[in-house]
Amino acid sequence: MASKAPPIDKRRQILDAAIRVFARQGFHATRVSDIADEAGVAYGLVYHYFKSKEEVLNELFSERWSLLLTAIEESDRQDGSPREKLGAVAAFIVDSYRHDPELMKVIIVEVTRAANSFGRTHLPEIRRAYESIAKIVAEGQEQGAFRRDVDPTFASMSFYGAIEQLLSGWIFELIPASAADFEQAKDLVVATICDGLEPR
Amino acid sequence: MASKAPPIDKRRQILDAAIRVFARQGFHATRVSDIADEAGVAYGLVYHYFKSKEEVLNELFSERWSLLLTAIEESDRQDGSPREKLGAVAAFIVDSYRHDPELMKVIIVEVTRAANSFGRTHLPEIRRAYESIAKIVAEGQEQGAFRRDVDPTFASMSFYGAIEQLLSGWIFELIPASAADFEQAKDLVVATICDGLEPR
DNA sequence: AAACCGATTGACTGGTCAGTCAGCCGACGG
DNA sequence: CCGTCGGCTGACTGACCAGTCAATCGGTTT
Repeated sequence: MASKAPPIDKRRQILDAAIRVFARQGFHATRVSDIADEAGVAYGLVYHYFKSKEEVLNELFSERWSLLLTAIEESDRQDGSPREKLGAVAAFIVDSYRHDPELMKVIIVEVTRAANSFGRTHLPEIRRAYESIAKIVAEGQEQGAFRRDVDPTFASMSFYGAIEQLLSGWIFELIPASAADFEQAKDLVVATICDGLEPR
Repeated sequence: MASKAPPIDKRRQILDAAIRVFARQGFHATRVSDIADEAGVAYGLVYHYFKSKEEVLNELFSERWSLLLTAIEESDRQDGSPREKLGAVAAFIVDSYRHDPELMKVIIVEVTRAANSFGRTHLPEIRRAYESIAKIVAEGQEQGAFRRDVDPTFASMSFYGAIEQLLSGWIFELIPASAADFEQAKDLVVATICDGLEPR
């Protein structure tokens, strides 16, 4: 018989509740009891599954970031122009936000852009993303698709920075966030970075 | 007689100490006593000059950000190409970092990129910067210097996002930060955004 | 039916700090 | 020489909350 199998996966339930609460209140302002309440679970159970509040956030981040890393490396492995590869990366990130804005908000606001606190812990993983993007740029330069006078690391930071800033704009309602805006954004970041603002 | 005039401006001393401590430990991890100790001042004096720990950070941010706002609007007022105007903005931000990396670290890490906590308070000021940059782009479009199919707000976010990401890279030692790198960065952000990565 | 065991519960504790406040000190004026 | 006034001091308190733990529950095994 399925001897274990708790009726619902409480661990998952806690993680999902944490996404909602972190997104709503921010990590520092959420008490562990808020997570437990939101999950409809006893306070102590959070500590049964996670060794600390911090570990809950770490788990959320790592789960999703590894998907991103895979996606970037995957795009690179396809055969397409460097520009198309960057497009695929942008599309993946934008779609991630579109699919689960709360989770992406938590990841960006609490980890990626909080390099002083949590970001510190995850700097190696974050760095890996920049490096994979830089690799795409470097390859583009080798095959002559990109100019060579821009350092790939530098280009990668600009590209990722631009996307993250857009997500932040959506998150904090600085710019409109309709389905059409998402689609347009994918093309526009790539166009901006590859073609530039000046007319060709 | 100069009946007031404390020998040294203790208020300033507290603010400067706060920059160092916030930069070193981050806002959340610094106790008010850390600031007082660093400033060589009694705990209570911090509350004599500021109504809360938060107000100290707010003051640091507003002081600096108003300079940035002025600088952006000032560049726009000059008569130069849109590209030169963007160059001036990039140069100002990079020089700000170069001149006082600790202060810029605090502002970016604790406010600008912490839109959930402190950023919230300052969102209007932050937004103003984006809008001023967008204005430069819009003017560039009107005079035909920039393509018209990219929304100015969007371009502004990308541009600012790219710069901020670079600063973050320096702050967290993801990319080298020598004097030469700073100079190069000013040109490269502008080149990337205006000309794009693809060869012309 | 008894022992077992992991999942679950929530009251409790220990430590941490932000912010308060009662009073000290030294300059200046009367 | 005394009063007073603002800058300044730092011990103290009240609130808050992460993390602990002893107890309970419900299903499985022997």
